[in-house]
Amino acid sequence: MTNNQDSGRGHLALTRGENVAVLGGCNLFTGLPSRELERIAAASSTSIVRGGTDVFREGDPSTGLWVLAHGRTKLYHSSADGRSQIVNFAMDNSLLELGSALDGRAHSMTATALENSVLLLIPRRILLDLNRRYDTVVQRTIDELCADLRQRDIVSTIAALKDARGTVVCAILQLAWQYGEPMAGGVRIGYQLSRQDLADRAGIRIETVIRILSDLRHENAIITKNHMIEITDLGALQRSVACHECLLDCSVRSI
Amino acid sequence: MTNNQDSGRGHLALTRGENVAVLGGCNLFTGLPSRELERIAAASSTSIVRGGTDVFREGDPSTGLWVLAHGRTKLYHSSADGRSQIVNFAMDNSLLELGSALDGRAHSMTATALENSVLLLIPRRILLDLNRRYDTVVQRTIDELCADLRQRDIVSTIAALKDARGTVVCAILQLAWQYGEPMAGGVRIGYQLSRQDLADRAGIRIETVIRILSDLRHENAIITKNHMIEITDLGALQRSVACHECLLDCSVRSI
DNA sequence: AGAGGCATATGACGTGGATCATTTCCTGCC
DNA sequence: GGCAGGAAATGATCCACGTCATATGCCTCT
Repeated sequence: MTNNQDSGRGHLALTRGENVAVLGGCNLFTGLPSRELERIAAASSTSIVRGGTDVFREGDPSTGLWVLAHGRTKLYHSSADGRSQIVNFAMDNSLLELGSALDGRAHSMTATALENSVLLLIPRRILLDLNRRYDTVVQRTIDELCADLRQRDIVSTIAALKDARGTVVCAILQLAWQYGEPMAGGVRIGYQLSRQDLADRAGIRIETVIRILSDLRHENAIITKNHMIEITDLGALQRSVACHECLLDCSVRSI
Repeated sequence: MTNNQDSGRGHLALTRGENVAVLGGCNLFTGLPSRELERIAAASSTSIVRGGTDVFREGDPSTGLWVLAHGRTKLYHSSADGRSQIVNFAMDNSLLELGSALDGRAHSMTATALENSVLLLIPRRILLDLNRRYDTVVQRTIDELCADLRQRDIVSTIAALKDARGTVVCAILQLAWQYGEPMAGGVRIGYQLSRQDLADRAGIRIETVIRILSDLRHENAIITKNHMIEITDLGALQRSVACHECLLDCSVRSI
């Protein structure tokens, strides 16, 4: 865990009103009457999770939908040999594994807070009930699941790449797509990541990641500063990846 | 493509009545009034795809939901370096990439027929309309998407494994889970696959797959016959994989 | 029966990246 | 400021798997 500082707020707990605001900030629930948001908030429980500890673990039964109110969380598969494969990084207002909240089966991945975080747990019963009563929720649920599928496609594409450099570049491009902020002369990935987290995402060793990042730095393709990556030559990165245009399209589109 | 024989039917085209039967056989539409099934069938188009040709390609815009009526199809990502990563194998009554049919964006993978196949294409408009009008369809859509997500988790787990042997064993176990028929002294995977298809699934070279299968055969863990695999020592396979119990649970559960 | 084509099988070799070891850098803390 | 602990960086070694080459088996077509 790179950095365990709080998310800049003086306190971690949330008031009921803040809970409602968080729920309203989730795509899933936008447009619901505030009365309904209050009901959801009332039925949900708030958890404060210190950086480095798990929200839930792969294999745990899923009891509801975890919403990351404030903080940062990584979601990953872990294999018996101790390695982990990061599937996604979550930020404020993200849903953690909507799929398993809906089907009620075991979590298929582990969620670990990267820094002190506040989370809501909406009981499965409530989630299903909302899906029954609001067409908009159903629609957004489906949208969200489709988006998750797209995301998984990228992850498995990254995992399937055989050359380490391509994998790292791909992972960087995907992060840029997800968190990139355009800026003078490039794209900044405003998400602090340790080399280890990047290695776990790319599925390779930390030493290899470091070597590749050094190379990319020397080629003036990226700048690394304060655990963040800034892309200075997007075109060069895109050209050096051997994955299908789809993925690159994604990366380009939002930047 | 291993084998291009027909699916045992004298002809490939389908009558309207057969179309309705196919639709009724899909989880998505079970329970719909037959009048409705007829409407869907009327609005859908039937395609006959010869083994080895593509149904759709990664990057193509998705115009609707492809339903595999009869035949076998593989779904895979292809990378610019010519390798492909098989995401799923489809059989009769399977939906091909429901996610992209719903979100209407580009197909995120290619579907290629492994043998002569018959497919229905349900226009996106019809699919969305059904989701609007039938709660059961919505529910089954969500179920299906959740199942797809679980499937992708397994795929990316397989892709992320670093040792070739584990990857192959994992792929075999997953196939056993999906297509396995229990039989005296083991499990038979009733799905003919070339070594190349298995290699593409596992993300490794065909020679490596062959060597590993030979090893497994010598260890009396499997029997290979007629392009099919029969597991004779399930326990041994499960013990030799370094991925999380979840996956193994899946494999065990249905066998 | 023979030829051609393709999948499977096996051997030999080279290499990319894992692994291990060591050093440098950074940050917080007394 | 100086120390301690962890992350980052870099070098040296090794081996699993990719790669290429070749052989064998099987099926189809003539």
